[in-house]
Amino acid sequence: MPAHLRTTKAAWIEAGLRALAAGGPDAVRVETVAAALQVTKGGFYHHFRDRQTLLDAMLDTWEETLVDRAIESSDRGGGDGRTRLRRLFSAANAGEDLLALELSVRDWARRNAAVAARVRRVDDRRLAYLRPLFAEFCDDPADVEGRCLLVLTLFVGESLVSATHGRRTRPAVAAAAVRHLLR
Amino acid sequence: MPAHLRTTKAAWIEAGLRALAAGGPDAVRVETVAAALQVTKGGFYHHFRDRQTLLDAMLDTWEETLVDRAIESSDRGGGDGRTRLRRLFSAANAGEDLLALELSVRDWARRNAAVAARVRRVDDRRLAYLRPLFAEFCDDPADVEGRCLLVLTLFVGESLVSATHGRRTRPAVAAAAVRHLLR
DNA sequence: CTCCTTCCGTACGCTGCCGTATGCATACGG
DNA sequence: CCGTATGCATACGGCAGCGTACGGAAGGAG
Repeated sequence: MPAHLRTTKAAWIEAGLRALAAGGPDAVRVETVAAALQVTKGGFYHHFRDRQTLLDAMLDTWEETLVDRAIESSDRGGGDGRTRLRRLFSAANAGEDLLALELSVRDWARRNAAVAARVRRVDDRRLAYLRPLFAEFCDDPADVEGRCLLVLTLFVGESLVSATHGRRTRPAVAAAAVRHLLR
Repeated sequence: MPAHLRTTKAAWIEAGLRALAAGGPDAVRVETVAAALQVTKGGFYHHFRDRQTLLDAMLDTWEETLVDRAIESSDRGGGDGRTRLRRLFSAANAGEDLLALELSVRDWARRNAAVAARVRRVDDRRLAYLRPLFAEFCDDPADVEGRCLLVLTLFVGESLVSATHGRRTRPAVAAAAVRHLLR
């Protein structure tokens, strides 16, 4: 019944997420997002009560949509723990923009308890996925947990650390790090 | 000769860094920082030409002051590579506010090339410190580089990852991760 | 075709922040 | 004890962004 054919609610959210990934939460301005959509903010308040409502909706779709994407693509094809983990790492590098978005959300979470709660849920789900994979070839449960933490921090930290490695390339160093984790 | 006894330039920078750590670069507003100092912005423009000059000065003191602090405290007391690395990790947890500041700076660096260049210098210095320590007990140079990257990402990523670990505490899991890196 | 829902454009008042100008207070140097 | 430099308060104009109001356009439903 609706005639959502001009600028849908989803389009506002998507554009908001792009702005968030590019400039952080403070860059998500109603008028700026509208400009990115080639539109004025006139219709915005038909979809959202205020700016905060947009931010919440953005986080909703982020948490629901993007969390298990990597996990699913890692499970596709089966195999043992090590091969699934390797697939996970190669899939991680694929999502360029998704990574920028994730970093923005995580930085946001440092200052906002509601965002932090969402990130915690995401991390817990990822951890629950990783744990049995490492447990396949690693007997000490404490070591499993430590390796899982290293995986998560490597994922979010790699693009935050900008050291140079001489003649080695960064992907090569990251691959060496993964090899160490799978030993 | 100066009568700098009311609010020194260093005090403005310090308060600015606190604001940066707490709310990111967008939270460093001249009038807000002034309020935190129990002062209006009247005297601000005696010290700094504009807001950008304050931001630059903040980054200068950050890069100069806080970079090698951990390294120095790690070297103090001597010992072999493993013991220095262990000291490094225990010292890392000490600087609570410094870590928040560092995370804010790193997030800032994602969007600002000048800040990114500073972070790169910092990372390179840390890496140059780490490399020989791992090389002491680790023969493969590629593995050394990979472990160094894991150290850096663990440091910046640990407080960004908020997963829960069942009955295990986070410090315990971090310790297990470190054990894995020193193996 | 007509109506009605949905969305867009525009204008408005408000707030927060920047950078400037100007006079005042206060602490030191002579 | 006085003069001067330094820092502070206050006021101002300007800009960006929020939320509101209202009129208009455009597509689907009948």
